Amino acid sequence: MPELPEVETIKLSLQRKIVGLVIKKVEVKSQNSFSGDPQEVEGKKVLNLWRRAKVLGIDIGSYQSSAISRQTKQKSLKAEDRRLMTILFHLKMTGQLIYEDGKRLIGGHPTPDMTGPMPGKHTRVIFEFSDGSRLFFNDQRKFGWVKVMGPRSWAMSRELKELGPEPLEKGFTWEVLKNNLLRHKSQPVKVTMMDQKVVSGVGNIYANEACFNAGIDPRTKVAALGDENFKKLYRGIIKSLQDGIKHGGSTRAHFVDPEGRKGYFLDYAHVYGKEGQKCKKCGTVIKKITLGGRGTYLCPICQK
DNA sequence: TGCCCCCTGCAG
DNA sequence: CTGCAGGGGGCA
Repeated sequence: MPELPEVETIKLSLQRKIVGLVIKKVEVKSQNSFSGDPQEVEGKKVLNLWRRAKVLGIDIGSYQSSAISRQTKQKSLKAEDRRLMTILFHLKMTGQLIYEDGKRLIGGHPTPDMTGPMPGKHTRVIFEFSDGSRLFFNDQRKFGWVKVMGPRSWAMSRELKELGPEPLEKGFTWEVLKNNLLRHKSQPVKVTMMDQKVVSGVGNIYANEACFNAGIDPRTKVAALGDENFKKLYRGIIKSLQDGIKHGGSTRAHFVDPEGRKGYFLDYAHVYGKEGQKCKKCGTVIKKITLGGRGTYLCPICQK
């Protein structure tokens, strides 16, 4: 599910809620969704949330209360407790992070099957905080995962080290985009744009929208693009992602933020999911094709 | 580079 | 029943 804007939306919402809380208990309901030792998480305080590409990270560290100190009399245990750890989340297609404050969910319940009473049918991992609030990792299709990693080892992890540039950060320029796209000259530009090594965080929805924004046919081979095209794509990618964040992400079926709220970007999208509808710019009927096995939408007039 | 696969559920 | 769905890893 989530692409960059959805994960960013989750991060922004969740960081207002859980920074400073202590994780009291971790309950793993689906072993395949979780790797690492739950014990290494329990008793640690949430320090910081961050996002890299479509991965969400929660940094956790030692909790220096007298209660904990009494339990960990041995120095080695204390040292262990002091270690910084990170919990990584990838939500893939149907993952959700739902935060329940006390007894009830904050916000609406737009998709009752996925954000009804928690834990639900698809709840895979539950984090319980010392104030009684809980964070639920739900994932209908079980493609997503939660991984507990040692101090800073995530930076070198397979999940993150080969990712391309963050499109909303300084190092991303049209030249960088051009160079990375050109590693796959014979591929359709939209397929290449979704390669996380080329640029990170762009998935199917925003790749479709970026191509529309750029006025470029998604089937165009990278080799056929000129500098003007790369500049348009560069701006098109950034605009689609920023618009996505502005509207709280995209809800096709499953996405809700940690407070149960849908994202409304698709109400403003130009092509994604608009097959058979008229292009808002020129009135031509939006077409749906398949590219690289993924549904692809375009306006045959606006995109050349 | 292109398939197949992971898994579940929903629409046609 | 078949095909399709915000992703991406592994294989030939």
